[in-house]
Amino acid sequence: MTGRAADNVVQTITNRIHSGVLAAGDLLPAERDLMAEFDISRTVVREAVRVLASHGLVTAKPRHRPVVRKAGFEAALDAAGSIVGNLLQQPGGVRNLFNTRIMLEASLVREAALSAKKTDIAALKAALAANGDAIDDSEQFYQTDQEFHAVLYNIPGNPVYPAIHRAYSTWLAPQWGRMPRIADRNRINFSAHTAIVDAILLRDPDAAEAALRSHLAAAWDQVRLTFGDI
Amino acid sequence: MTGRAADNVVQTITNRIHSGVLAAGDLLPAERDLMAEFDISRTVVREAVRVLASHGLVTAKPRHRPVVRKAGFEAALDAAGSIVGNLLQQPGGVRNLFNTRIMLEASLVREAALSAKKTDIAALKAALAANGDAIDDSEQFYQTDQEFHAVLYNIPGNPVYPAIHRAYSTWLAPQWGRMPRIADRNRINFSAHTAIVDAILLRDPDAAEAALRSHLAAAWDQVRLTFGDI
DNA sequence: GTCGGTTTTTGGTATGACAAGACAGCAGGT
DNA sequence: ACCTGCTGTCTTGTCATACCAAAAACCGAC
Repeated sequence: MTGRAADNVVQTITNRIHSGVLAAGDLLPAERDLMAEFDISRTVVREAVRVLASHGLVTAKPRHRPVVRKAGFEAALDAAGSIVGNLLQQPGGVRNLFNTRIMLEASLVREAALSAKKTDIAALKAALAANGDAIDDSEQFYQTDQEFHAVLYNIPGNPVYPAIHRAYSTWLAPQWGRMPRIADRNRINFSAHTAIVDAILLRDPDAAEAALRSHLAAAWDQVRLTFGDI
Repeated sequence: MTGRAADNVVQTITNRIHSGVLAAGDLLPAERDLMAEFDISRTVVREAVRVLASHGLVTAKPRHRPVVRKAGFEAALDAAGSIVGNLLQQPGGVRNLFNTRIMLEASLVREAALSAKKTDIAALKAALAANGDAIDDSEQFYQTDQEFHAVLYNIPGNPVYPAIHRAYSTWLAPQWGRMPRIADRNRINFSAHTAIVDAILLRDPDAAEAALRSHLAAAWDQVRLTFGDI
């Protein structure tokens, strides 16, 4: 049809993965088997595999058989990651991305304040407690900080959000990771987290959003202080 | 080094694009020229081009020279698109994605109610008027509906949002496009749009969010009615 | 200058070959 | 019998070459 022989192979294997014939973790058939099955040259087979990999359906490590990957929104965001990484290096890129994060998390805490279930509340409290215990260990604090925010992304029960959180963490890690981490800073962040949880417990979405925005705005100021205007 | 010759080429060309040596719209050198320049086989060249295309840095139509693409968040979302398309076909996929859209647009209308500028208000009114004029022309109504929502995504002035809107439109078009379009339905949607704008004009974020949620929830019910549970 | 056909270029595919990493099975030592 | 190290095979990564068909460039007739 469209001059692209590999597309058929990609389509077929994609279907095969979705229908479960090829399950996550399975190995793709060897290239020569595929060329026999589809009656195409190895050139096309390799191209098809390459496309499948770029679509996130398989992971192709050099010199290894491609492994079928569990489909998920994370894979989609992984694919976008390579471009986002470039965009972040142009002026305003980080700011724009971080602003979307602020807006999204503002929504999440509103949602949490309005409809967090008991288990969500428990998870929030647990994450907050872990975060508080780690104030004097900046490495640990960073970790629990991430996990605290992750709880927020989990509350709606929509798998897209955790994937987005992972993406944010990955994309913004270069900035975050290089920021100075001191106990004082941790204390401020912890109290911000506490304020957010308190507002959620009070079922007050406006207060929760305000606390969240102030928290992330402060974090952004820190980033700007560290890196200058970006 | 580690077995992937194409990576060097990808890296070099990527840099070349970012540094402006290759501007948007330019054609990539012919494959045979690239193999001469990098002293590699055509196999590797083609693989590199394929990777660049999957990264969204170039568009490679069959039988045409690859064209350098303007880097942007849209390209990033395009790259994710091929995977999202698959995810939408599994149970709950569309619902999950649509829910994120509801949440995001809820945020956007809150933001609009709180801080829309005069020009934003004017754009909203214009989009609304155009939408109202198209009630009896379902094709036109669909168009102006899209544009009305697009205005919301433009208000924050963050280029990420319009890109997301385009992505939503593309991804959800298969559902939307096959929905029955009748003037009555258009009328309901138009009055929902009006309610949203009214709330924004009143600077009432809660009302705006409520109106938006009710609007999109109704739209979702329509989708479910049309397609059954998905 | 425009049009239509012809030549050249260029991408898509096939084929065969070789290098090198990964892996399994075999042989030898303990 | 078990562990260890080697070797042969399998598999992927890369290269070189060739052919075809589509696109683009070219060129001559009008």
